[in-house]
This record gives sequence, structure tokens and C-alpha cells, in this order.
Amino acid sequence: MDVLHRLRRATVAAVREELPSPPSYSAVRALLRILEEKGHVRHLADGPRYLYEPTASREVERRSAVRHLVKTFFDGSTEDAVAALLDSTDQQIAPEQVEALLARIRRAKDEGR
Amino acid sequence: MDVLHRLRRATVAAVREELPSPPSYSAVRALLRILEEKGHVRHLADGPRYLYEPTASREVERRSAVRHLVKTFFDGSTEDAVAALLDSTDQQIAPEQVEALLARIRRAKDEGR
DNA sequence: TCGTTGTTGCTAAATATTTAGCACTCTGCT
DNA sequence: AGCAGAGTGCTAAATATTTAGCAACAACGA
Repeated sequence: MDVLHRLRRATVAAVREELPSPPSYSAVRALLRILEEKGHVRHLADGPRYLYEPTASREVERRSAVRHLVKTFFDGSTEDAVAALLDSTDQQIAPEQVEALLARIRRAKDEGR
Repeated sequence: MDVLHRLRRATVAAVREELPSPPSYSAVRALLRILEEKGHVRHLADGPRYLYEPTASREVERRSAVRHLVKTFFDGSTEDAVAALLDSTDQQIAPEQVEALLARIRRAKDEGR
């Protein structure tokens, strides 16, 4: 599922390539079939082959992933999770992004939450 | 593993209780044994029973969980992940926490990253 | 002290996943 | 039109996980 969340839409071969110590092609096919039976994934035809994608919207998946992270690794503390995120990157954060985040936090503060 | 990350240390029964549609007690025992063989978990004796805990430190697990979240659901964008986190909570964020986050972001800005 | 309860160590059977492989179809190329 | 390549639909066998269950033992309360 993580691979599909990352790629959004992928062939059997593409999913397999993303997996660490990739299982057989057959195994990936079987797995995607099972995920489809369980409703986590659907496929669409792309010419002669299938593209698989997660059933739920990106937005919904994100929300649940974030909630899960905070609950599992940060004892429910959103602040601690934000702090860990800010520590985690060595990428550039664009100045306008910084401003947007500052504004957002100030707003949260003003709303008293 | 998520259950152990959350509880930090737990008996077989406690792990089982935390699982949705809990598998049998036997299955949980077998699973923990396998996780131990693979090195993800270790156990310590607590009187007559075992307590299981993750092998890796909380810090290491957090870092890898955060990196994984950003990569999988936010296309590598830390800013987007922070924004989603701030949106996700309806808890109180304590004013001093807000200040700490603001300071941290300003610092990141000043350092030009 | 003596059950009772909760736990581990085992083992064997049931179930699920992973694998290999082959016939068939569609696409693209010559 | 005919061929090669890539992909699916199937099936059967190998492997792994899940389950039940029992003997042994420590802890706890009556």
C-alpha cells in the first residue's frame, strides 16, 4: 500500500520495483488482487495492462496517516510531531513556506487551540 | 510493531488487546517470536511472563517514521506535512509550545533552510 | 497447602501467502 | 499478415502464518 500511496497509480511491475527485496512478480500480482478484494485498491485498464491505485482519496489517507503517526510515535502530541518534522529535514524550506507556516501557527494560537 | 511502538513495552495479552479484530493468542505469540528472530523486538522476563519491546530506540524509530510519512504521503514536502499536522488536531496546543514552534521555525528560516 | 489462573514451551493441523509456469490476448513493429 | 514482447487468467505446489491445544510451572488467594 505504501508504494501505491507514494506513486498514486502504478503497474504490477512498478510496484514490484519499489519493494525492498522484491517478491516474485506472481506474488505482487496475487497481493494486488487480494488488496482489491478487500477494497483497498482498484484497477483501471491502461491498454493491455492494469494500473492499480488506492481506493481512498489522498486527503483521507493523509489524515489517517498523520493521526496514526502522532498516536504511535508521539503519544498523541502534535507539537512533538511537528518539532520532529522540522528537525528531520535538511532540505530548503522556501521563505514563503516558512511565512505560511508561521501564519498558520499564529492563527492556531489566536483561536486558542 | 505499531502496538509496541505505542506501548513501548507490553505482554502478549496487552499487544493482542490493542489489535483490531484480534488474532488468536497463539498467533500473537508466534508473531512476537518471529519478530524477535528477525531482530525487531526483544523480550525481558517480568516474573513469570514476558514483556516485549522494540529493539531500536524511540528516537531512531521516530526519525524513520517521520521520514517515511513525508516520503509516502507528502511527496517529500516537509512543509506540507507540517501543515497537515497543524490541521489535524483539535487539541489544545499550549501557548508555550506554540512559542517554541515559532522559535524553531524562525531559526530554520535564519539558517536559510 | 491446595486449587485456580495465567503464562510459557511445544507440536500438529488448518489456512493463507508466495511461487512457478503455461495458455491466451493485445500492441507494436516489420 | 506475422512475429516478438509484455501482460493477464489460471492452476498447482511450496512455504509461511495462524490456530488449537496440552503439559509444565509460577503466582495468588482461600
